[in-house]
Amino acid sequence: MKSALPLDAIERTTLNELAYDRLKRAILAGRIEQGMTMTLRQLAAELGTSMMPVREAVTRLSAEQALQVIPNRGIRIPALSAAEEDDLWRLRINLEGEATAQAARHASAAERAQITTLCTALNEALVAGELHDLLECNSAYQFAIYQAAHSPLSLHIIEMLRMRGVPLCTAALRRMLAEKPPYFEKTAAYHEAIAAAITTGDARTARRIKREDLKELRALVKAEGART
Amino acid sequence: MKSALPLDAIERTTLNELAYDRLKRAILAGRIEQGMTMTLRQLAAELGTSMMPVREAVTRLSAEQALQVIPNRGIRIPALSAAEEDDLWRLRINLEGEATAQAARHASAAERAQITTLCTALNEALVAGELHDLLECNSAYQFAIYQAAHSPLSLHIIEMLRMRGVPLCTAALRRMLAEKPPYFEKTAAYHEAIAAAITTGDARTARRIKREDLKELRALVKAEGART
DNA sequence: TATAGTGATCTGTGATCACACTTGTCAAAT
DNA sequence: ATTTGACAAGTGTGATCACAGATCACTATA
Repeated sequence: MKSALPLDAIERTTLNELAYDRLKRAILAGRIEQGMTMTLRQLAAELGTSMMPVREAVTRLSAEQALQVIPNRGIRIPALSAAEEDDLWRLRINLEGEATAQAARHASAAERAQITTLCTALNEALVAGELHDLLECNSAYQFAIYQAAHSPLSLHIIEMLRMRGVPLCTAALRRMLAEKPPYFEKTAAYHEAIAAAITTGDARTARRIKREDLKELRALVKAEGART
Repeated sequence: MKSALPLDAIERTTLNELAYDRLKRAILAGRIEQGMTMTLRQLAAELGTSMMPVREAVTRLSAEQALQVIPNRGIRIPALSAAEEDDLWRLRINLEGEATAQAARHASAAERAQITTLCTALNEALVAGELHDLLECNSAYQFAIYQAAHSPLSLHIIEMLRMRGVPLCTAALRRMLAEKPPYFEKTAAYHEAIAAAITTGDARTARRIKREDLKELRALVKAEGART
């Protein structure tokens, strides 16, 4: 090696990974509803590739239990029993609360700044009232926090849990977006309080409010589910 | 539907799933060492199938971060940085401790009985001193506990974490098996204490001892790693 | 002797094809 | 009118092939 030119390394990625990212983003943005059914060929056509990359992407997602493949019948979002839903909420409250606390402890100055920025963007999307925008801003905000926790493993697990959790909420969220219940102002306040706690490094309150927020969301989604 | 014959439904499974199970078991039994490198074709030949099922199995395992695929170079167990190791241990202590506590709360009588049975089997394997047997018994014992926690999500996540954790320990464990340090008698006592706490339904001590056990293992593995 | 270049070989990736199985439609038989 | 049967369309699964990129031994150059 004589002298290195100041060239950025060229990024190499596979179609399979691109397909995975697209699908993951679609799930996290609530664009795939519970009960929708799709096929490998259809997804491949939509992405403009052959079946292979989609196949591997779907395999990965079904390993993470975000999708379910039913032989000869199609692909869909797995339905959860009541017990599984409870299980999911409990784990989310535990892990997301913990990660929020760790973010308060370990976030860098730049990360703190970005979190508050994304927080205001989220709260603006909250009043705008477009579901997918809202969920996308929410993802960006939340994952900025979990990124700041500097625990890549937690990040991965939380991502996995949220992929199962988002489809559970979309139906309820959509109805709530129309009715604008008091929860919406409350959750906006929570977001700001969490962002503030993270900037000041107050791990305990950051965790407490995060858990509070999730528990309230759980209660609302459960109530909505019971209404049908 | 006129009358049902008393026939069990025939079980259908895919090669891809079988390959996945085989690989997972091999990893959890410590049969795949850190640094070993394998290829899709080689695994396919070993399993007697084409590359396809192995490919999907490896895709799933790499989604769970148990394996790492390096383009054009092969498949191996991912190496962890020191920070990632710490992260892994912290999460394991949190989640496995919690699951042990839940097992103490929710285990059925049959599950409690099986746990004590597997506990004695494990401790016998501990004195026998064959590494893979030991790890296999350990897996059986631990997963019986996490199964008894009745939290399928936790079970899945813990499985994932252990697949990353076992290869970290095997090298250290092998050397310790030769030297038989005092930890071995201690951990046997821990196993029995945990099984006892689960049978009596004492969740707090079950969790406490489980965490203790994991922390000690962590310390030993770290010390071994530093020795090289 | 040390270094750069060359080609054979092997890797994962992606495309394409064959196939067993499920599902839905519709006509024939009860 | 209801049920049964067969047929067609569509599904995921698995095998096979083509290919770009990486690795490594080896040769020709300085």
